[in-house]
Amino acid sequence: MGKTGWGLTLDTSEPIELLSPVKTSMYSAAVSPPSDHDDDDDHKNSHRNDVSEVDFFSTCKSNEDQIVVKKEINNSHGNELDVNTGLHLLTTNSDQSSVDDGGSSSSEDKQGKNKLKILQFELEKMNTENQRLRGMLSQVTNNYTALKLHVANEMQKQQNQKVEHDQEMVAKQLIELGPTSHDSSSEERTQSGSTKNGDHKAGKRNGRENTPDSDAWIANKVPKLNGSKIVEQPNESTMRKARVSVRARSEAPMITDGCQWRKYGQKMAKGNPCPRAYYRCTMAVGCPVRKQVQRCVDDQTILITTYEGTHTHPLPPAAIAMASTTSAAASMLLSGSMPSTDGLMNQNILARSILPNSSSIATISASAPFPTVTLDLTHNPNQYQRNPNSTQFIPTMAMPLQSVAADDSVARYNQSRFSGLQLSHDIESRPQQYNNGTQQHTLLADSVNAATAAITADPNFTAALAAAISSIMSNGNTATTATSHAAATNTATLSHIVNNHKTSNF
DNA sequence: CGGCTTTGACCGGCGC
DNA sequence: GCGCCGGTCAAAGCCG
Repeated sequence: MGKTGWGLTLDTSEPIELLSPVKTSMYSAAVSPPSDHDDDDDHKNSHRNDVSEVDFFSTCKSNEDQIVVKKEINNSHGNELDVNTGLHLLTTNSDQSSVDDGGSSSSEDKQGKNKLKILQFELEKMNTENQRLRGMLSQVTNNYTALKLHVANEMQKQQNQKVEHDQEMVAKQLIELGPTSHDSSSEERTQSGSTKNGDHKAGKRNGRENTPDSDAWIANKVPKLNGSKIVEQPNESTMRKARVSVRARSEAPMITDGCQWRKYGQKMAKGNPCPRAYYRCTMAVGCPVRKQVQRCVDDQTILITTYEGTHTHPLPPAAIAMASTTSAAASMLLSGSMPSTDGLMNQNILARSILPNSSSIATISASAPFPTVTLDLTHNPNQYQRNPNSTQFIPTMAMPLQSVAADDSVARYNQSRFSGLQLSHDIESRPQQYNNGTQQHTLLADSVNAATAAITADPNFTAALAAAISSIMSNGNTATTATSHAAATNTATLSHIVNNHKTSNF
C-alpha cells in the first residue's frame, strides 16, 4: 500500500504533527536516552521498549517518513538544550539531594526511582502517542483506500458511458436487420399505411412480414411475442437498449463502428431467410466504402458484416479502433494459442485457412454491446497503418450476448476480459503517443496475450466464433455448412471465399 | 418539406 | 444464349 498514500497524505499533515515539541522530546528520549546510567536494568527495559516503539514507526517504510524521523533525531541533537532542560527540571530534586552527595545510598536510590518514574512517564506518553499515530495511520490508510476506490469507480463510469454509447449505435443497426428489415416503427408505419390508405404495397409488405422467418425475427426482437427465441432473450438492459435504438431510428445516417452509414438497398440472398442490407459510407462525399450486413443463417443473433473499399477521409477513432483491434486478433489467431473448442474446428487450421498468407485480419471487440468478431480477409495486420490506400474487405460477425451468455454479469465479465484488446486500440489510434517501436510491440503483445487468454477461457465464445465463421463459409458456398463440418471442408470453402474476395477487390 | 426507408426494376457476372 | 444471382438505382411512401 501505501507509499503513494503516505506520500500524498502525510506530506501535509504528518510532518507538522511529528515536529510538535512533545514529540520532539519523545523521540529524542527514545533514540538518545537522556541519562547516562545505561547499566540500570529498569532503564534498559524501558529503553528497549522505547526502541521498539520507534521501530514501529520505522515500519512505515516511506522514505519521507524516514527523512522525517531523521529530522527529528537531528532536531533532538540540535535542541539538546530543550531535552536537557526538561530533564533538569525533573531531576532538580535529585540535584538538590546530590548537593549532600556525601555518597549516601538512599539518595542514589531516590535518584534512581525518580529517573525510573520519569522514564515510565515518558513510556506512557509514547504509548499514548503511538496509539494516536496508529489511529492516524489507519485513517490515512482508509482514506487512501476510499480514494482509490473512488478513482476506480469514476474510471469505470466513464468506460461504461462510452460502451453504452457504442452499444446503442450497434443495437440500432442490429434491430434494423430483420428478415424484412422491419422494426417496430416500420410495423406501425405499415399498419397505419394499410389501414389509412389501403395501400396495396402496404398489404404486400404485411404479407411478407407474416412469413415464418419474419415471425422468428419479431420473436427475437419483441419479448412480448411468443416464440422459441424468447427463451433466449437477453438481459433486460439489452432489451431496453434495443427499444431505445428503435425510437432513435430517425437519426440516420447511422453511426456504428465509427463511421456514418446510409442504407441504400436491401436484397434477399439465396440460402438465407434474412435479407442482406447495403450501406454506404456517408462520412465524406464520394467515399467509396460500402458495407453489407446480414444475419447468420444458422444463428440469427449473429451479424455478418462485410466492408469493401477504402475511406477517402480521416477515420474517426472508433473506426481506427476497429481496424486496430483487428490487428490484435489476427496476431492471436496466428499465434495458434487457441485450443480446439468442442471439437468444432481446429483454430490453427482455421487461422491458416483464413490467413493463408498471413495477410488477413481478425477482430474481436468487446466495446460493442455484443462480442464482435471481425475477419479481414485481405488485410495485413500492419497494413492498416502502412498502406491506408489498400482495399479492405472485412466480414464481421457481431454476436449478441444472448447467444453466448444469458446473464448480464457474464456479459460484463466478457467485456472486462476483453479489455486487453481495447489497449491495442488505444495504441494504434494514438500512434504518435506510442511511436517507440519496442514499447508498442510490448504493449501489443500484452494485449494479444490478454485477448488470447480471455477467449481461451470462454468456450462459449469460441464456439460462437466457430459458428459465425462457419456461416461465412456457408454464404460462400450454396451448400449449407453445419457448424460441425470437418475442418478440411471448411478450410477449402473458406479459402475459396478468401480468394474470391481478393480477386474481386484488387 | 426534407430526409430516410422500402422495394421493385435494372444491370452485369457467372455457370450450365 | 439463357437463367440465376448479387449488387445498385431510383421512385414512392412515410415521418418528424
